[in-house]
Amino acid sequence: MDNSPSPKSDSVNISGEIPETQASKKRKLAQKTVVAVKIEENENGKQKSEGPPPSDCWSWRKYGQKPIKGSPYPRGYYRCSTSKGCSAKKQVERCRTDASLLIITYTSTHNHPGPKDQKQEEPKIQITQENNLTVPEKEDQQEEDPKEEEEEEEEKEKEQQSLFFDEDGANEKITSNFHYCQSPFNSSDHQDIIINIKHEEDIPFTEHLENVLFDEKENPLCYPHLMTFSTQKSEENDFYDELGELPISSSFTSSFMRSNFFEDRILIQLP
DNA sequence: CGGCTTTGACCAGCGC
DNA sequence: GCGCTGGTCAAAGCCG
Repeated sequence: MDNSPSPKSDSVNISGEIPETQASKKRKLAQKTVVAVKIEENENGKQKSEGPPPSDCWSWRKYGQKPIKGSPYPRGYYRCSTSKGCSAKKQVERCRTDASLLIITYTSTHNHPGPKDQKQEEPKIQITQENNLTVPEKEDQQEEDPKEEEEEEEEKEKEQQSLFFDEDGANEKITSNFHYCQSPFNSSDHQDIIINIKHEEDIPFTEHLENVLFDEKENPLCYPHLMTFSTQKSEENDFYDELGELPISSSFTSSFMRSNFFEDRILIQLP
């Protein structure tokens, strides 16, 4: 394959990053950037994400796909194929409760200049942290399957305790250290971005947890807004069909959607 | 023919 | 210590 080290050695070091021996040796210390992308439907009414994920200006090669517990959608694992030595990776999965939402998690950084169209990589959005967040109330619970209502109660409890993106109970802690998107997207492919969060180790979770959602028209999105994207059942089924999904009941995604992910809003200053 | 995707297996972190 | 789960590898197949 590529010039990757011997299997499982994970000895690649990333410039300016946590050494991969620590950072990506599984789940704990990885520095991640999480981006939520609203994807458009194509003419067939299917979503682009059913194919390859939205292309940013990097080229990615898929090296794995795994069903994720708690999510009906598998997670795809991609690594940068723009440059051979590049250790940049991303994970792509769909939001269970909103099939039109892609959750893309970037890990590591590109150790090479970006490909063409570098202009498009210019961050179009400036994010500033604000402490005067408005926290939407939870009245907005989206319509959900009756089945999920059972889970919901349990999850409500869980989410009281769990941390943002506590996907698998790994207690990853997240701060509000937003930074620019590592791989901004071509807006022709998708409309909305964005959540941009850094995971860091051993930083206590605080009320500062903030999430950013806004659309191409510079309108900040908030949870209720997103929740109006009703889950397209037929698409979801299509997705199942194509992927051979397991009918897993989710704890992660619903928790993810209902809890912190969209619970807070952040004010965004646009240039 | 080269690059990419798919997919099963393997390994290691993490929680109980 | 054990089992579960996520992340990665690598062979095979597909496609342009």
